[in-house]
Amino acid sequence: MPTAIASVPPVVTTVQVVHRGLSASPVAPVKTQCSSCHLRDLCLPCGMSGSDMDRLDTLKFARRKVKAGQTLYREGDRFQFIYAVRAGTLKSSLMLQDGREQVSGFYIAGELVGLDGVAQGAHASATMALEDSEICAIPFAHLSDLAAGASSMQHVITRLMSREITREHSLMMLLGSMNAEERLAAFLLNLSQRYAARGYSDREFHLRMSRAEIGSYLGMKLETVSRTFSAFQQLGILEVDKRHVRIVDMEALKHRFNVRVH
Amino acid sequence: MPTAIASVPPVVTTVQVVHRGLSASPVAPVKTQCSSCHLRDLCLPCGMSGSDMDRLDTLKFARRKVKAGQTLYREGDRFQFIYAVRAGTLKSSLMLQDGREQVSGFYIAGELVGLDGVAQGAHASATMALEDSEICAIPFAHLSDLAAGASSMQHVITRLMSREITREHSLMMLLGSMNAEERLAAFLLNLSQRYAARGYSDREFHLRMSRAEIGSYLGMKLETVSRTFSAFQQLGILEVDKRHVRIVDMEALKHRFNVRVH
DNA sequence: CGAGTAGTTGACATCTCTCAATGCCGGTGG
DNA sequence: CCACCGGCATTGAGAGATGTCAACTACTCG
Repeated sequence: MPTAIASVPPVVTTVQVVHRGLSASPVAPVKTQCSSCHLRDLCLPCGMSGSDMDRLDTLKFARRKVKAGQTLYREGDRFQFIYAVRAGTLKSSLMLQDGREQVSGFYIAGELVGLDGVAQGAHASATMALEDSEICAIPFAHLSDLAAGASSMQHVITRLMSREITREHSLMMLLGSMNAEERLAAFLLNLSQRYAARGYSDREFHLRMSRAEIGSYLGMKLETVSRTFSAFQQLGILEVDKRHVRIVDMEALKHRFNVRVH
Repeated sequence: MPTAIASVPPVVTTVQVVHRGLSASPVAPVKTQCSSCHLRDLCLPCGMSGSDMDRLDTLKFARRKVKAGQTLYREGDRFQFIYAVRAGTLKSSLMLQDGREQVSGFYIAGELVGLDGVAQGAHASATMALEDSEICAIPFAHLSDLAAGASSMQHVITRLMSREITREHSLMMLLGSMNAEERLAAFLLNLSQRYAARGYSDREFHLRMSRAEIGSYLGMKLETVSRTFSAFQQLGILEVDKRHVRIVDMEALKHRFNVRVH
């Protein structure tokens, strides 16, 4: 529940500060560098060479905990950081004048948020934690500077942005030409794959977002989301209990998504 | 009408080759460099410093004519170029297995197409000319190399990609939470602004795309597009004659777009 | 001149939305 | 400890918007 609505300004410190108490330890320094992060193959460093990785390790950035309901940034906030999710779940959304909200994405561990701010120097969307989460706030200017000296590293950044573009492509496809069942199937299959890539079950998971948020993301009302969940359960494709979902018949789910039933 | 369905492989030549017949001219060389292009303030060089512009002028790229219905690239084609529209109109689209098409964008003079290919090294969408057009095929690898030496120039590229992300954000908003009238109003206002930025009338223009293509882009059927045009005409907001559109009441159109009527 | 394409319009079907009632759960305070 | 409240989810009934199918016109191209 979003109790704390206030936007929390990023605390710009180095990782050393976060681990102040241990800095005098005689053994290896506390590892909060990208190269030793367990998410390195999914996150920012994905696809980087060893030398790029070394470069990246010189980058100082803050780790932050974000409580459920807290915002990372809002529409119009100055763009300074991109955020890597270490743990938890976040959502990004856009607002229309009249208050209608459109969720533009959900982000889990190893994914990057905030790239939309580059164009205008200000964020075009708002991002909020759906559960207690932890993020790395990476100063984009520093990252750019680093990349300026290594074209291969620059390429990684470019690819990250392009990936965001293709991600949105799929969502447009979904919003533009699918019915409710196809939308929900696409959503669940996408989540399933992302969990699988992180070593979690691809068949059973806990949704961190409400029916209303799923609906906003998929361009339908919460009641329609709920009904579609029920329909899938009726058909023996899913077992649903509130936010807990088990995919019983993966093939059938994929079939819903791929083929125009009607 | 898309008669020529065959994909035309990019002709990789330098601008000199294109103007072969004039290369011996004693006067100034034929200007096909970005710095002297009449679209420079809208297109790739937008926001570049003088020195970046000089750099950019060393880039060799081909100009190509594309006939109506010809494709520039298709889904899955190897990513080599980004394309700057010099004249005419293009559309990009995605395909679902069952043949459903989702138009993901329309592009006019000064706009860039093809950035979606960076992530995978292959294009995620297909792009086709809606009328006889002319484009610059810019080798992305060369452009990256150029930018590697100048961080300000790198920043321009990054910004272009981010702009594409925010563009798609708006489309998602549209597809996810607007009704037919709001969608068409948003579409026309967007076109109007883009024409205005190019020195054309913002009130009267000729649509280069069919009702079906507009519908696909906006996530509705062609009949609904047609009916919505008629409705706007009834209301005295537009005058429509096939593809010729005149905006009679700009304020009313903006009102449709901004406010939830219902 | 005939065929084909694009656009408009009507009648009807269908899907999703809207509104409303209900149940469930967790947190809070008497 | 339990009653109450608020938020979330489910479900039903009916309304409304958009999709579907079909007919007709206008225009273009051989």
